[in-house]
Amino acid sequence: MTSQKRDYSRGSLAAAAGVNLETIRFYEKIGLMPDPPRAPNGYRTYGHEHLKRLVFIRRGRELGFTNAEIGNLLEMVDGVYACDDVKRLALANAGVIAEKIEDLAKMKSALDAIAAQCSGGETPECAIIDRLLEE
Amino acid sequence: MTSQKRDYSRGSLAAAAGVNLETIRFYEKIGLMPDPPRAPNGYRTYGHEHLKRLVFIRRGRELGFTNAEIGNLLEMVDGVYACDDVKRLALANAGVIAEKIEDLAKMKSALDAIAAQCSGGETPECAIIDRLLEE
DNA sequence: GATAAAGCCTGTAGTTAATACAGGCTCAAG
DNA sequence: CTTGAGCCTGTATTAACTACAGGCTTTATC
Repeated sequence: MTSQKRDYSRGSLAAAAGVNLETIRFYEKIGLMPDPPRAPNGYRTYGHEHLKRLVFIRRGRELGFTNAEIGNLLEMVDGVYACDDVKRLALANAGVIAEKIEDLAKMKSALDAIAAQCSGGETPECAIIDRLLEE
Repeated sequence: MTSQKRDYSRGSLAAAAGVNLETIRFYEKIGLMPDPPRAPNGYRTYGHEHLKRLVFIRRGRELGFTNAEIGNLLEMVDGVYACDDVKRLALANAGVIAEKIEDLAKMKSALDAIAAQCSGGETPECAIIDRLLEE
């Protein structure tokens, strides 16, 4: 067990969660993070539960969920959720990612192919330009 | 040789190039497409050279170039260009795409792994949620 | 010829997911 | 007491479009 700080300012929460300072305010605006309690001076104060939530959001983003999807996941977390629904969302996401990978792979092989045809000198003939201008 | 229409309205140019109607006006605003000649009624009129340019842009986008990069390519097309410069840009792009593919592949395998652990029933235990909430 | 629908014109706002900045307040250190 | 860090707010910017409002013009149909 490591000791856990219970209170965070906006800056320290951002650092602890590994997100940008302003991102927290942005998540607050779009409803992913709650309006936190304020210190007498108006400063936001956060606790460990906020850190968990923010790390959840960050990890979700890293897994390719959109903010809207993370909103859905958080609703499930906040309420009762069926594992089923979560799994469906995750698999749908994996499918979308697979498609993106395929598209990118096509893009890359097209690029590699035309770059390979390109002599690369100082000449004004270029296979890449030609290819893009093709009728 | 197919016969070629020499004149296009904005809408027909968009259709011919396979882009959205409004995209043309957007490209005009950011300087990728020129301010076209206008008919007496104020309507934009385009010729075959505009179609070529717009298709060039669309293909560049499909290959993952940003609009700024396409702007560079078009400057080269418009002026004199060294094949070298074009090739460098293309290969840099292929590298970026390769990185994106790697990132997505990692995302996908992480997602697949946690989804596989997920029982998927009506139970309120869910490996995906657990994983995202992990300390 | 009348009228309606389609297509064009303009400027502006909305989208996603943040990031950055200006102008001002507060707090801790030296 | 002053200086700097950190926080506050609201607004603007990014990329790459897309969509809409309000108003012409042109084309098609009756």
